[in-house]
Amino acid sequence: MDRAVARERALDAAEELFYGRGVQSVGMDDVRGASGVSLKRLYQLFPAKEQLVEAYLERRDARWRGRLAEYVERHGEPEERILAVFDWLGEWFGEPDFRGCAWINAYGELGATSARVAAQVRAHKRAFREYLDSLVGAAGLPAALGGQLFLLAEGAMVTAGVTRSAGSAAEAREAARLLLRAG
Amino acid sequence: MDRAVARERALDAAEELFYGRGVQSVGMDDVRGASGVSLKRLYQLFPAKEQLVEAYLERRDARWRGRLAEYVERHGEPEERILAVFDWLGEWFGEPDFRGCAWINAYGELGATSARVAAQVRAHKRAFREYLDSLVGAAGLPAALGGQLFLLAEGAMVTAGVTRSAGSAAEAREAARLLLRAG
DNA sequence: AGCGAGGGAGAACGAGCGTTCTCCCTTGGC
DNA sequence: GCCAAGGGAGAACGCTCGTTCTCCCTCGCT
Repeated sequence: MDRAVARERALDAAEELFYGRGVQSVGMDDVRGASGVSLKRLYQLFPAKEQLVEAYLERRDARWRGRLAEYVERHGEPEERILAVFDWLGEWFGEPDFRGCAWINAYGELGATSARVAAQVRAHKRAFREYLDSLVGAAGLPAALGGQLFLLAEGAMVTAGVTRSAGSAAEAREAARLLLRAG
Repeated sequence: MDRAVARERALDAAEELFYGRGVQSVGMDDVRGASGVSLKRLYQLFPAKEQLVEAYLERRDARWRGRLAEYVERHGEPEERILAVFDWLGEWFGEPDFRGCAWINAYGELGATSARVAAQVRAHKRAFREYLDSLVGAAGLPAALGGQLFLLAEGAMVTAGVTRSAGSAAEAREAARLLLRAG
């Protein structure tokens, strides 16, 4: 098995396990079992578990933001694009393996002990925030709206994760719609 | 040392350690060292670590909601009371040992492995949500507003925790003010 | 065919930690 | 003063798990 293939398989398994059960309750041996990549190979690719965690968050960040942007691109009107963010959140929340925001969960688990993970969470949230800012700017709306939409989206993610329901996306969308008009 | 005193000291130490460093990175021996309550006594009071965690979250829940309600009570106008929630969040975020929402953090850390902790997080969030609903109802505002304010507050807590800044409370307050007028 | 590099399976090592146990001291009741 | 009960200090136990090591097999090259 090629090095690149082994890396992808390891990350696939790590993502499913870390996201589904939390980082700390998943052992490297679990990743080996789920990926078919031997421990020796795993440690060649990722010299320590923390680096596997970082790679997991990094790859997921790229995919998550990519999927969001792709969904938003399908809408033309600037204000529609903003509301599409919340529609996409609703679709995400409804996926069967949805277990909340991977970065918020990772922050709760490792934020106090791993400075690198904490930094990655901050980077992901900052990128999402800046993306919202860019949508707000493109719509010619006041800059303060970006932060407000961000808070609604974060609140919806947390709530959907804890309550295991998707309804918070629609609530957030409605609040966003009102703020678009009020601003 | 009296049983009740030992229990309070143990919970004081557990709260400071669990909240500050996360549950999993704090050992029972750390709690013993910080509280001065011997391991034997700790295990008499809390037969397992999970029960200490539950007691920590339970006591903190009562105090947190008590402090919030007390702050809100100081305001007379129904709409002022709603906005006071966000002012109080801002004060909380600014406290030197603030490290995000204890329940969101605990959920990220233990939600996938401890059903009892997960249930306690849901109960705490439900109680907060119902408190907001009651403020909205008392102000004669549409019921849908309660959920929107809840999402803003949750988003502010998460954001303040991750970015280690208190600004999100003011952003959420402003969004709430607009929603009060728009609704 | 022979050989050496790379890799797989899984044992082994070592640390951390939840939990229990041992030993000893204190103290309150007779 | 004596004894049983309770408690403190900390060692001990057992398990998990991150990380490394051993042993053996395979395979490409000469």
